[in-house]
Amino acid sequence: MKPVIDILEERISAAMAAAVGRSDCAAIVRAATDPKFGDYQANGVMALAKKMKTVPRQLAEEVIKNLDVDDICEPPEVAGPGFINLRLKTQLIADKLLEINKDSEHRLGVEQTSQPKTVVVDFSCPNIAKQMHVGHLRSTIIGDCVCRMLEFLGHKVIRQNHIGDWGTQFGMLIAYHRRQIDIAADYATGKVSSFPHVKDLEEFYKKASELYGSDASFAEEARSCVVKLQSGNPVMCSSWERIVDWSRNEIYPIYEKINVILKREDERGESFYKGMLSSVVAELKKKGLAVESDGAVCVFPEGFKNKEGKPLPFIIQKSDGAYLYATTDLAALRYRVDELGVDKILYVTDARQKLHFEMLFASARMAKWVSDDIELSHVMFGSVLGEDGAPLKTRSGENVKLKELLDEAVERAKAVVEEKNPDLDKDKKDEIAKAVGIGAVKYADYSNNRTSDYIFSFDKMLAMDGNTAPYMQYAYARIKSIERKAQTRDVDIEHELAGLKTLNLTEPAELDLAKTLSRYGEAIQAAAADYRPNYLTAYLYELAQKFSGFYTNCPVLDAGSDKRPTRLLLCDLTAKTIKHGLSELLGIEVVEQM
RNA sequence: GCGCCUGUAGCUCAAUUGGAUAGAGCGUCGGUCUACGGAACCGAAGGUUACAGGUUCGAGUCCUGUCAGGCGUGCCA
Repeated sequence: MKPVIDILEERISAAMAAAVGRSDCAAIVRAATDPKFGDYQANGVMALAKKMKTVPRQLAEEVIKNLDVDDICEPPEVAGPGFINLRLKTQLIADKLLEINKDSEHRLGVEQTSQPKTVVVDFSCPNIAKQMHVGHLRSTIIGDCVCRMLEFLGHKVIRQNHIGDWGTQFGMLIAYHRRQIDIAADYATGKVSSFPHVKDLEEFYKKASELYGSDASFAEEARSCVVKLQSGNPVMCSSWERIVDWSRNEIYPIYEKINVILKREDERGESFYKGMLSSVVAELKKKGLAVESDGAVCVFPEGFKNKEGKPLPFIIQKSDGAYLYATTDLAALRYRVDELGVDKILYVTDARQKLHFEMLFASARMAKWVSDDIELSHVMFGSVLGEDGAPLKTRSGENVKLKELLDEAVERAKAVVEEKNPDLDKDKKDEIAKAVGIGAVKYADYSNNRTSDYIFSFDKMLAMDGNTAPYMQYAYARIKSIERKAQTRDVDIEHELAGLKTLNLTEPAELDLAKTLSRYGEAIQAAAADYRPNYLTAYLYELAQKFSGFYTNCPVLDAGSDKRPTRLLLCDLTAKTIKHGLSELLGIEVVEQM
């Protein structure tokens, strides 16, 4: 089903073209800024009038004469400086809902794209041997949501988890691991009497880096481990694998916990590209793009200046011969273009890396490794801040661990469930607490503009009012409650919905809700076009609000037989839309009761 | 120094990319209750969109300058 907004855009653009006799006309149809203006407004006439040097309102009248939208709208009106206001016919809304109802299990009236693209989404990217912290949360869930939206719209999405598994930090980790093994052996044979127990990876990393900083001989050993590892020494490699696997045991349960679709097969860590790095440098040198400067090998992409106003280097090989993330990113980019056949690559990382990606893209384009029709986008996001406005830290100044943060959210949600609904059995309570707690954290992140920083607050995100996950979940649970109640009253919902041939939308609250339901596709399009989940959350919030209005004004089960089927449909589609938006696109669970 | 980003109600955030009278929630004040789930609903007060100019029929959004904060800026990622 083609979105109404697209139909209007086409028809009004055509009417504009007919009115002035030129083809470059854009109607710029948007949702109306105020309900009193109708449902949609076309903003394009005023810009066109400027180009044509005519009076906007007159031109708008002219456009309307050439416009035929009788099948979908009430007569269009010219308003203000030259807007064209459009109000949809109630009949159209009713027809749309019936149409949506035909496939409400899957598409909910949302069209698939006619131009599917192959899109690589590079996201999450945790560092091996380090705990995931809140910074990783944003990349992970925003990336996941972008993938889900693009997939739902019919694009081919290739998830790429570019994990940090090949940096110089592996020297100290491996060296430390070797020491541990030695000590363990000595302990087993009785040579030493105690075995320093390391409780988790976090501590392992901390101890290794402490030793690295304080013990020169260990540091030396660490450096030699890196060299050995990179030349394929089997002992080093086995330690490396052990450490990477150890990390996976922490990372994957977190993905599962937060409902992120990211599997082992999506992993293309830095180590994956290790064999391609030397040829990246060699080829760039051959093309004359990479040159030596102060001992390092650099590309100087056009348009970037350093502090002295001289060309800014994109360093691809250090003076000691080691490669950097720039090199790996270039290799990854080539792999994605050449082997994965992409139309688009999205990098979901924080805003601080903006310059890096601008230089990466510029370098790759200079090398002609990526053609002009391939889109490269840095889908950046702001930082998560504490209540004091500074980057979120624990009291002792450390990064807040993601696992602990999630546990606390679930715990707090649990307390609310206990208070509100003490009679539920324990498993139910746990299930609700998990859905609400995790959902709240994710939703709070999604509902902010991706590019801005936001202040993390448990109290705000777990609030049941406002634009929060629990508010949406609550609306869903209330509908499910109506459905349960229907059974006790011998109302056969399926039967009533199946027999529905026309809708009876007379109450303003009904029509409002119906219109909002019919716009789900528009919301997803808008969110997917700019990779901005907050457009989707804003829509879901509006939907839940419209439902609340409907719910308080329009009894469903007690409605007469002329109204009840329509209202049951409104409930059914609202529940399905909320569920789809939350669980399929945002990865947030819904619950039948809460 | 240079570059990028940010500055919107007491607080936390929106504003579909230049559209109409800048919207929500929290907090404050005032209402609704025999309730298909009160984790709800309705209403009010609260704004010179940091400041000063400019472009435009129209500016929170674009341009210039100022102020404040953040980030980045050659061998971390």
